[in-house]
Amino acid sequence: MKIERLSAKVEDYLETILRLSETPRGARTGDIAAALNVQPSTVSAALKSLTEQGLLNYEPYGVAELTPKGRHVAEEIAGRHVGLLRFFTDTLGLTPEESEVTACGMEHDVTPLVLDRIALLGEFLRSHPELNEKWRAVRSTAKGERPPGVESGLDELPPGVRGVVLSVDVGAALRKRLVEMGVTPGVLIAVERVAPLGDPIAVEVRGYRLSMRKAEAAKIRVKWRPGLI
Amino acid sequence: MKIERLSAKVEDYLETILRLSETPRGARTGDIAAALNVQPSTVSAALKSLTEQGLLNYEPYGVAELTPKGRHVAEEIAGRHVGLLRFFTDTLGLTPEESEVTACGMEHDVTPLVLDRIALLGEFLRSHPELNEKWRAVRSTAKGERPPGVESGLDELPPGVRGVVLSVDVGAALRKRLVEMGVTPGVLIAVERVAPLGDPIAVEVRGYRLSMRKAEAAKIRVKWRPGLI
DNA sequence: CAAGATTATTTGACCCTTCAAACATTAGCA
DNA sequence: TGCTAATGTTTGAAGGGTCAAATAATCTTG
Repeated sequence: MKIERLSAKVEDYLETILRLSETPRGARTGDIAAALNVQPSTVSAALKSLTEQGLLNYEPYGVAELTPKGRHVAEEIAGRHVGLLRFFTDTLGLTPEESEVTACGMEHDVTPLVLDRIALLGEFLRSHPELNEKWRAVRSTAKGERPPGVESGLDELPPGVRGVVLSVDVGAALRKRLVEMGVTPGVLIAVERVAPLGDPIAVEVRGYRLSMRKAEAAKIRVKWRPGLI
Repeated sequence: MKIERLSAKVEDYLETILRLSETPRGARTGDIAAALNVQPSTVSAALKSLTEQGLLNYEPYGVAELTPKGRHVAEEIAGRHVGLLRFFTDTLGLTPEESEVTACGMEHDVTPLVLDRIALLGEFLRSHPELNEKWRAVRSTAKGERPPGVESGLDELPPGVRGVVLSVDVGAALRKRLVEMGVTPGVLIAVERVAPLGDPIAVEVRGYRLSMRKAEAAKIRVKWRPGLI
């Protein structure tokens, strides 16, 4: 059974229809529309298209039923949804609501391998009760979101702490050297050590090591979290 | 600075422009097109639209530069990207390639809270060297993807193992009871114990407990992973 | 059973994203 | 400097997804 890549919207329809199929009412236009927050007319169009793609058996004014192929696809999507959901609630300790909305958004792009690894991580954690307890304590202390990272010049990044490069605002010569080393926005960077008088600074990035003057480092904006190695 | 929700595509353009802005060439139409795998004409249109939205300073045949607002948004997106990337590579131990493509897809939907929690989890793991080593061993043993889960009737789900409900194909009466308990596709379910003669079976779902006959349980399809509690 | 209420579909329109092809500008080289 | 190659824009068209309004089918109830 060949399955070409479906759009996120189509996946949403399929998933919703699978869920509603199991209710006594079955999957009806109005209910699908309500579930997906669209107008019934939109659902009519989608149902027609899905039927043409061989994913659905549907005739106007009827009840939508998945074909074997459609059901197979829908179950695969539901599996991604549940995998993420389980990770968010059980492993990350997020609320069902937060978990649900995020899973709905991310389920269309998560790959089987990622899904498998996050499941494995959850299992790993739960199979070490003492550690799992510790983790539960840590994450419940964090409660909501921790304060956002600090932004500063690279010269103010404490040695050993990893930060993310935000921007590089240095002269052409140094810039060229930095770009060759891969120092571009979004890259992780760390200060290895600072010379006694604070100049020069030894920096580590992508496995490369380079040193620069404090004044130069100050021009590189980084974001980092205090207390975090 | 009010920021309305942007489409995934717009976010992609902004992120790409931010990245290219830091190169010597700057962000040019052709380079953006190449990075996003679209035609230059598409980029022209996008650049115009972005400029109208006040996210970009761009005039035809020029170089795209983010406005302060645009840069702020782009950095936020890049932050999500990096956060996910770090989780996939450092915590899940996936390859840079796999991590990159998945991060690109998921970065548009990940919430700040989820991002923060996965960062916290990574930090937690790394702050317990002995556990972290163990976890690295586990995940490298898993290598690629583990074999997919097994599908079976609920009656064949080993006690204590949690499975995902795929479908419920029982009579109206039991079905009503099940639906009231929340036994619908996608829900986690477990068999608590099996009576000596295998009938009835005690089942746990969503904190509820219920018992059913083996024949009924056989009609509930579930997916689960052998050896996993 | 028939009339009104409910539920669905069709139609025509719009926005977003994309492309190919025709056209315009800029850059590089002679 | 001026011509060609490279690069970028405009235009017209298409597909996906959406809506509001008009229309049609189905259901409910007296």
